[in-house]
Amino acid sequence: MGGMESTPRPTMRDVAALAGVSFKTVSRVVNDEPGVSAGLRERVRAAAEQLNYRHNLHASNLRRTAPRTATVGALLQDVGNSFSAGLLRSLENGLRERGIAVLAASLDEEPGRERELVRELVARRVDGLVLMPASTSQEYLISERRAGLPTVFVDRAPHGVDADSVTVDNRAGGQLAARHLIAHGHRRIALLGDLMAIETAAARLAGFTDVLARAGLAVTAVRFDLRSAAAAQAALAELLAQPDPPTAVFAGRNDLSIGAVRALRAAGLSHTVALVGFDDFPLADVLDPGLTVIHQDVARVGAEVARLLFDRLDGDTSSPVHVVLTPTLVVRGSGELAPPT
Amino acid sequence: MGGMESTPRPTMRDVAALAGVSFKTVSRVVNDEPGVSAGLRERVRAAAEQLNYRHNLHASNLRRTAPRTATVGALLQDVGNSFSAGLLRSLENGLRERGIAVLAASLDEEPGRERELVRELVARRVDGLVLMPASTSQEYLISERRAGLPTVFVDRAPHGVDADSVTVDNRAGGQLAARHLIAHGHRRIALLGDLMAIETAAARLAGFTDVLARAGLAVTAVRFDLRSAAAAQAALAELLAQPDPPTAVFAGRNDLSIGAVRALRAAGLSHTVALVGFDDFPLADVLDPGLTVIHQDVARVGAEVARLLFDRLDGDTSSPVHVVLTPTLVVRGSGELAPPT
DNA sequence: GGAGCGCTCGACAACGTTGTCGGGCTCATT
DNA sequence: AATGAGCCCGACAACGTTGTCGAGCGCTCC
Repeated sequence: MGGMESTPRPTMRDVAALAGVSFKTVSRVVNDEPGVSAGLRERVRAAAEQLNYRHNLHASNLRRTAPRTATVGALLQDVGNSFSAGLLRSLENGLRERGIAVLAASLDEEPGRERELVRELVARRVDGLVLMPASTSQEYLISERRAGLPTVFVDRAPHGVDADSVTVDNRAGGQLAARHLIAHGHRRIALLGDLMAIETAAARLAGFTDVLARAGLAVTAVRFDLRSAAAAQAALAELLAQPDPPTAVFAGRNDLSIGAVRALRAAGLSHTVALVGFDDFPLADVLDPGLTVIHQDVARVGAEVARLLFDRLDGDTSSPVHVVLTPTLVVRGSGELAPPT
Repeated sequence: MGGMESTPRPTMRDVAALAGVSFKTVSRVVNDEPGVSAGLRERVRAAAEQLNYRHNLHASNLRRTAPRTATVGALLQDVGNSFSAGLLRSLENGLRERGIAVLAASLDEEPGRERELVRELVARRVDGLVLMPASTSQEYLISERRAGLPTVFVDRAPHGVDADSVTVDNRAGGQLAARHLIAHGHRRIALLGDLMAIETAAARLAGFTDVLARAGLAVTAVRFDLRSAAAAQAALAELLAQPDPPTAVFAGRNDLSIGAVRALRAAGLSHTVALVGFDDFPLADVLDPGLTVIHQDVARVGAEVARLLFDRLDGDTSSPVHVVLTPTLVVRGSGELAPPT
């Protein structure tokens, strides 16, 4: 007893033969076009049902005057990370109303994968592209855009090509964090950052150090190019072990915040050393103390991306739009710990 | 200055014209088929490059003898939830090596969406389907599978159709949790569960109550059909306020665990009432106390799904395979709190 | 030097669908 | 009774590609 013996899928011709009509009539019925009598329409539907006919979107698109695959590609950093995942979800919500499906893939900060996957998506003739870039220049997209591929950058701005984007003001976020910690009396502050090659990561740190400098303070210690929670944990553990350790920490990405929390816990300093993280995540509020974070409205970002995409799909060819959202500070306890007197 | 003026994409004919060859030769070059001299091959490549030619996978598939869209559909419960997101990511990792892209969508426990999205995916002629079902019967898949659509169920077993599946033994997981809490001396235990209509949710609770019954204990309180962290929080808060409140809690899903943690925190009982959750999540270890959970190896699940899919894509038509993974108990502190003496 | 072979390459049909056009039918109007 | 309009419906080409086949060329081999 085997599993499946594969029968080829029926085509419009098969349905037509069963219904006793021409296959063009089947096409009309399937596409709800006028010009078919109610009787025939019903007969065709019955035949299609009986044969389990399924429309072939690829053949349809091939022939159509204005091909629409009703599919967009979303190249994110890591669909398993809560930030990318949340974004993917809100994007899906936005696109759903138009019956648009999402081809999702992860780039893992690998520029090569970005190029490769864009190629694959174009070969699949996606109607649009949502890109959280991993490479330093997207000049290769110029020809794709000229061929009519709407592109919306998300989280990170485009380089080498002008296209729509939805980003948050990372510098402002860093500034928010710095002002908050300074206001709570901290003077020795450590920074944990992602790859400095990532523009958003650099902007977060820059905003932070800006404010410190203007307040006449220097950063006690900066550790960047940290790529995982474990790396952040190790880096902070080391900093805490030094003489005159920081009284506050700023972590530039959700993973790094988690690593920082672990390091503080391990050192028994959760309630002693202040911590502000960039990026919110589901459990930040149930930590002890709750984690004070710079929060990005991911749902809003996804919705804006969908909106921009819709406009372009509808033929809007005006100049690229750059939406910049402002992050907010969410107070939960960890960022309000005062330095030891 | 406007954004894009759309020029139609060049076809093999255009490339052929520029290179001075027939378009069939272009096809050969693009597909790396033999029978083209090195010189011509180079000329064709140059022409393709110059025109920014992009292969059209849809036209290609339409004509091919063994059509492969190199795309699979993944219908998960919520790509924003850490469980679905982690699964999607590990699935992507598995499929990547074959250049297979993933169309991902969320079902949100809506049976109607399941049917609808399967239809859309079939219209796109995906090579395979990964399904975390939301409906009670997938009988409608019989005709699709007969037409040659490999299907792998994940997290939940198929009903009304026999197909490959990768699930975890939810009953065993529930039993693990119960034995653990009993071993730590608990006698008054509350259960928080998802929709009882969801088989996996029911199995978790059943496994748990089984063990209790065998130990001569009854469950103090069961609250099920809880669909969100907020619902779980409210339910547990209510239970804790009653006389003779439970000394331990079992939460049947990651969201519910989070709600339970919040309720315990709010009541100041985090270190008093024991808690075991089903499903692990990124921050469970940094909670205070760390959350003891029944852990599913999501990466392993995704890898198994990819493996099954590959076998089917390679023409394996043997009987459906049902992979059942055994969850493990991860001890972190919350589940080891002893009842008050 | 003719037959035969292998290697390139092109002409053409076909995949399943939609766009165009025209034929036939019905029915009312002249 | 012939004509015109309007409605259904089908024949056919076309979308961009791959599969099939055969033509043309330069070789080798007796």
